[in-house]
Amino acid sequence: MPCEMFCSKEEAVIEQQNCLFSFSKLEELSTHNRLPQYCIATEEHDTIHKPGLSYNLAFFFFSIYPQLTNISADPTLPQCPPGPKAPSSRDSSPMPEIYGPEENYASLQMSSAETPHAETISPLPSSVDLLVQDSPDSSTSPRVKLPPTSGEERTVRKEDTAQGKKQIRTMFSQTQLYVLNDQFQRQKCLSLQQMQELSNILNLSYKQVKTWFQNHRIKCKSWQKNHWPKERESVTQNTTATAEYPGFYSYHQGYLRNTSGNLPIWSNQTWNNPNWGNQIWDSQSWSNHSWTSQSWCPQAWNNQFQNCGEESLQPQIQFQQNSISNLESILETFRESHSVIQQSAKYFSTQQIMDLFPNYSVNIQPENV
DNA sequence: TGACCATTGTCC
DNA sequence: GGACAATGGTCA
Repeated sequence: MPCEMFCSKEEAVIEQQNCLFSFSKLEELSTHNRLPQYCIATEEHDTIHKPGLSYNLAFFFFSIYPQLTNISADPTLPQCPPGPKAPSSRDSSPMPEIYGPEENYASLQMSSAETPHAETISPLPSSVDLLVQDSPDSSTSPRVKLPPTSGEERTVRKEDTAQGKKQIRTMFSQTQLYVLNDQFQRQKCLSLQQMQELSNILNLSYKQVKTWFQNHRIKCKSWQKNHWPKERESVTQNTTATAEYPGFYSYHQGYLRNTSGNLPIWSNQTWNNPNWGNQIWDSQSWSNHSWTSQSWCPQAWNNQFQNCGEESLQPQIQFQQNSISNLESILETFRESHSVIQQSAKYFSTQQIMDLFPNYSVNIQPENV
């Protein structure tokens, strides 16, 4: 029997808003067997016993099991040390305590390298008490790693060069790349805290995440340099054409096409970028926001893409997700809106409907007309 | 300290 | 040889 409550649904909802990943992203991961295997939640229980569960994972379980009201810790379970308790005050720690014992995230995280990363824990300049991992080839405090899985991240260390200098090239797993690309698609520059969150979730070092984003920005920029002149020309000929860096969406088949009315519920974010003032970006904010390269990376990525079609890189319509109920209401609103349009299709022409509902460019099919 | 960028080194 | 993670220099 559980002995202590881990967190309530309300807490998970609140914390989830500050988490890096949305519920549906976690759901995606779960479909790839990335969630802890020893979770014993069932649809028959109103309490889930899951020590060490992160808040966003808690949110995930609350989401898939609507009848759940609590998540509790069961001390009798082996290899399940007490997980993080819900902090009494959120003020001092805006981000959730995502990380319980390492093994608790084993299934969500990627596998270990063949050669474990040798990483250091460095003090942070801020008050945030999170792991900051140093260069993979530094040599203290290696993180606990799990046995590698086929197809997962591999790090190969080779003896090379006359100076005896060793260099490691990490091969990120598909899942890691999936998450990295997904995050990059939404935000080109991450804050320190976001990179820390991401690195821990992906079982990568902070430096690796930072490097990946840096390299990817350059790669993206290079790609745009080579493709945008042509694309812009084509845009003038065809207003529906877009110049999308392939990496942005290559992992999102069927998820991102929101201009057509699909609802990317996973894209809801409350960014903690200090330069954005922790703004909650709802759909109105997005629509009102003047989208420049400054928006991508307020700190440094300036003047790189001015007048170069940044709008084509804008994340699709995003919605604020305040809570599960809010999400449901959004979905319901969408359904209602769609229903209204469908009903309208009985009486108006497609052009009239498009004029009436400019934000909905869905294929409007009159119902049984 | 982080971003950009050229470069190096590794893997496929 | 291409792709790309990692490195180091430079700048703000």
